Amino acid sequence: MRYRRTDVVERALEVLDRYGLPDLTMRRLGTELGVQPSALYHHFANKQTLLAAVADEILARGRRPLPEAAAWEERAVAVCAGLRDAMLAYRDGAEVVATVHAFGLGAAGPAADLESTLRAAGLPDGLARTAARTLLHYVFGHVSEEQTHLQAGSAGAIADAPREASDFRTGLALVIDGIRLRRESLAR
Amino acid sequence: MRYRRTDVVERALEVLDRYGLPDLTMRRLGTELGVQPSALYHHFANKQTLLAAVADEILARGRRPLPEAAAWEERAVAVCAGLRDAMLAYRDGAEVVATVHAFGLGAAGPAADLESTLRAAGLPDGLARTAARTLLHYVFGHVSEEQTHLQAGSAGAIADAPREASDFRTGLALVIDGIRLRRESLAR
DNA sequence: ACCTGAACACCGTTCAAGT
DNA sequence: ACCTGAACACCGTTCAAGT
Repeated sequence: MRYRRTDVVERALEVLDRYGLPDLTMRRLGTELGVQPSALYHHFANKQTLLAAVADEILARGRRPLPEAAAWEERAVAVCAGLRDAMLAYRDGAEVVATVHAFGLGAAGPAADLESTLRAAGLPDGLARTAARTLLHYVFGHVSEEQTHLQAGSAGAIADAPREASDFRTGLALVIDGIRLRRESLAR
Repeated sequence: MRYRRTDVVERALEVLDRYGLPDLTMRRLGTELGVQPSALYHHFANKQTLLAAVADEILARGRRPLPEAAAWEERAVAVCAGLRDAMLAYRDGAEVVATVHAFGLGAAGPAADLESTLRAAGLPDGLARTAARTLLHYVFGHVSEEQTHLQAGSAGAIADAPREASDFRTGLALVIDGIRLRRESLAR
């Protein structure tokens, strides 16, 4: 069997979702594809690069159109909620996306969307960047914790899911409110 | 040579600070102590437990008294800034503390301090918990990114250090402002 | 272009046995 | 109580060679 880069990413996503990030190893993925682990290095320079492609695919599959003619708050919330949904759709998705973003190897879409949304809302560039990063840190942190809890799989975790989702909105609103306050004090 | 648990933690901290988290392995630490890796399992059930002790020690060494008779905003900022300083004091400190906290194995002090500060400020329990988590997610995310950037060691990173510190305050103020707004709207 | 086979330099953890 | 020695079951990555 001969594969292309996209075939490898697709299979990596399956392994991730079925067995989790600790089991997504180059050797395991090779076995899954019926290929030597070394063969993967024809498609990717190293494991980090592969993970970056996996993170970008998770985000691409979760991509939804942003509300066009909406208030900046609504757009920012939509980006964050969309990011959350995309990450929750795959086992360990939050950890994969957050790690890849931290290493600067990919998953840059949401950051760019947030920053441009905040600049369009009239925030000066430096503040738009800081505020966008603050939102992202919140989303990555909250959703990673939420997903770990969900995947612990206790009956309690499943019962708590709606409260987690509502907690996500609450914390998000806190940060958005802080941004709005700063924006209004600048406009005056 | 015979060691106690605290000796092992101390040496682990040295290895962490000199060589970084990827080189803090059970085998490496054993070599550093002049002991077989298996000997470490007499002191710690596994590597995660050892890392939890390391994280708690990082926080203990960075501990400073909180401003007693101060506004809740000032206390919350002091907790967050103190946490940042403690994590920045050791190589890869942010990653260690954030990981241990995420796994629920330790590093619980700052979360407890923030939550009690916010409850004392009159926030209802649920909101105090959510707001404390939001602050923590921000601090862990920001400082991890800041430390990675600093440790990349480029001339640019060092020149950017003061701006990073000021960015930390800016983002932190955003979240605090959001909490204050929610608190005031509840008091009315 | 894509893969094999073999090797290199590692991991965390367990466990019987020693002092 | 604390440690040794050996083993088990893995890792990521490189590289010459094959088709």
